[in-house]
Amino acid sequence: MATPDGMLVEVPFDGDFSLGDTLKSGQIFHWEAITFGGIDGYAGCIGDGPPAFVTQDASGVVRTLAPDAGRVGRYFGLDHSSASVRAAFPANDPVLAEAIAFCSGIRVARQPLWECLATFITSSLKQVAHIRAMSLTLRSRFGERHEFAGHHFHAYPTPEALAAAGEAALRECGLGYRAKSLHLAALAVSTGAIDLAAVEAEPSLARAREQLLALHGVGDKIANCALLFGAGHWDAFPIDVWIERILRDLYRKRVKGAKLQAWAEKHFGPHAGYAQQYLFHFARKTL
DNA sequence: AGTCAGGCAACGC
DNA sequence: GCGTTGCCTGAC
Repeated sequence: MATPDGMLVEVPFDGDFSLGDTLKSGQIFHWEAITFGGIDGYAGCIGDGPPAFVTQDASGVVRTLAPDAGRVGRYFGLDHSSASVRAAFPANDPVLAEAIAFCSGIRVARQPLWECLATFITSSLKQVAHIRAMSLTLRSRFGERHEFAGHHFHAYPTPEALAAAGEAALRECGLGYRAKSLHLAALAVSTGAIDLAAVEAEPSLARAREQLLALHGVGDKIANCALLFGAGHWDAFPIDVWIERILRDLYRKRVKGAKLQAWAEKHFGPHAGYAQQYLFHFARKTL
């Protein structure tokens, strides 16, 4: 199946963007590297929609198949400029400046909240490769199936599908003790015990986080990840072991827990979560 | 074989 | 409050 270049349309953006770094930055786990019509790129489902194919050439130009330019741009956060993101960062922060220089092309993507929350519930005490494996297994067993370029792709399973599957079937996807949390979350969403649309519409970070914390298996870290990557809360600052290392070793912070969280949110400001993404990638590659 | 990994909840003090 | 412990699994 040949892919004439004419089928590809450009996805415009302002500032820096690295598709590869963004897909490897620990926020999206299910995209696959494929070759389509002789062009190397990545493909994956965007929310409940069909898979999209995205490619970035050596000069940085991003292309996708018509008519996907709009939804691809929104998904990868290409509809805001990287300069506007950084304008809200602290002025005198050499560590952050170095992290940005190291991986300036990372964007915070916009995933659907349920998919994002569920994926991070399964992420507890797991490495990226494991999180990816669990996501792909859950998708292939319980998610809607699509075909593209001779490959199969699966949307993330709906809360209803995971609630109906039962905890034991989720455990068989390699989730271990996380199966209980994921199943309870699927039940809570599908029965309306928690309203994710309301969480998404809640402008207050603290109030949105409070709603997510009511779920079993969701603590500060996972709640902040879900809000940052799945609800546009750029003020959410997830602290995992890598960020804790950076704050301790490079920022010389000696406090932990809620105190550290409060310091970080104040220091990094309204786009703290975006700063966290640069720092996280920087820490993982260099510490 | 043992350790460890991008947490959380339940418990003890 | 604050520190400990158990929890499933796969990779080294």
